[in-house]
Amino acid sequence: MVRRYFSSTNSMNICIASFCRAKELLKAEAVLVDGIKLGVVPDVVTYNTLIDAYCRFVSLDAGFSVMHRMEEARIVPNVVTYNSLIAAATRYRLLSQSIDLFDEMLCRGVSPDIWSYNTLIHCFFRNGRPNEAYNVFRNIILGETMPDVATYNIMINGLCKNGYVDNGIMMFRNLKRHGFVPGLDTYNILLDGLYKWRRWGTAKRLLLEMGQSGYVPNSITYTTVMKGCFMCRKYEDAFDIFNEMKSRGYAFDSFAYCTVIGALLKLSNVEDAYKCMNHMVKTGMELDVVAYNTLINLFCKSLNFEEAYRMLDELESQGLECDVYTHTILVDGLCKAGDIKGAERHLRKMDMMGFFSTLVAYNCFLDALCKTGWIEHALHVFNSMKEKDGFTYSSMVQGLCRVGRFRLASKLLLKCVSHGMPILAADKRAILSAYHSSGFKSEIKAFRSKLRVP
DNA sequence: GTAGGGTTAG
Repeated sequence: MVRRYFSSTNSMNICIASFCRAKELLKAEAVLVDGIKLGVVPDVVTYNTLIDAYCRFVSLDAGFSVMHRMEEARIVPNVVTYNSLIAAATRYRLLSQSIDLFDEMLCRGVSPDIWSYNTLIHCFFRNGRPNEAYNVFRNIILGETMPDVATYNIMINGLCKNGYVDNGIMMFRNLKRHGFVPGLDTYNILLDGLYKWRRWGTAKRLLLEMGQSGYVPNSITYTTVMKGCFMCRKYEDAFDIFNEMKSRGYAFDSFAYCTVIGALLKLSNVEDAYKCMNHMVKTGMELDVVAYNTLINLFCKSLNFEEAYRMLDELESQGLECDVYTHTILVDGLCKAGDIKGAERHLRKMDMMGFFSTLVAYNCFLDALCKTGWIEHALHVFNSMKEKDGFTYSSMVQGLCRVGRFRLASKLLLKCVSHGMPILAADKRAILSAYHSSGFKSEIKAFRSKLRVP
């Protein structure tokens, strides 16, 4: 039992906040109970602290129930209360909840502040709605609330993540005109955006500029650049950064380990990935869901399902919850191990869980069906998929070509192009060589010309 | 109390 003696609400709030930061919610609640017994009255800050912690570590609903308790105690929610809830809804990708909360805040006469607007902008970007995000930004610029550095960071990040990387660069260049100097965090955000869109040259120039401005890279910069190098297949550079980070005394954290293990697995270098994992485990660092996912992927890739499932148990016994990555890794693992039925059972389970998207898991499954030659089953799955991307079409096209159904394959490929999705040169080649070997010369010509004019 | 680095598929 936690027992503390408070002279004021303020000291009780400080104590609750420190337990909340340590994810010790039960202890935080015990402090509140003790405080009330001693006659210390909780205020809006007390409840806001708890709401934020419950949203972060338990669920949005848990946050709502604290808000309910707060109102029962006749304490009126303020802008911070709503900002925490809107941010949580955004983290859980619940767009309509975020918007409803924003409206509710306005209806109750709580004026949004710049934090509210920033959160709303982030919410729209995160849900793939850049136009609405931009509208909120424009209204800030035209209105009375002043944007702050976070507004620009969120804008640059959102623009880059939604494919408007040039607008992101432009906004970065315009920062000074708005009276802001880009900080290290702004550089990190833009760097990440540039690497995601393979803008290697611009990223390199930006890094140089960052150094000239006197900024010393932090561990976020290092991890970002390392990931960028892996993406651009500059493996030597990536491992140089890995070593530089160590030699300069940067603590290697979970982010860095996951980046390196993930990259090694993509290179099929399971042996070094294991070495890396052993280092990571030796440091005794606390593993989160992403770290567990990375290790589960490592075990799946080496077909050690016993260990993979043991990790899964460990994850849950730590009070963590599997996410869409965990399940997708398992589905892909089962597919690659030839257990198609097992993968399908797992997919059905995923469908029941209500994830934001199961596209990647379905793509893995579809690809396995095609490679196994179960083309009818694959077509059935393909047609039933509501969401498709370039990966989906590619697997299907290759699968159809393999069994000689190149007319349907070329139809699908053209559809893919007309939807603006990227296609692989290998898919084109598969169709052309299939036409070639069957002697359909005129069809080759028609296919080529259609590809040129989408 | 907002944002920024790590994990999945062809």
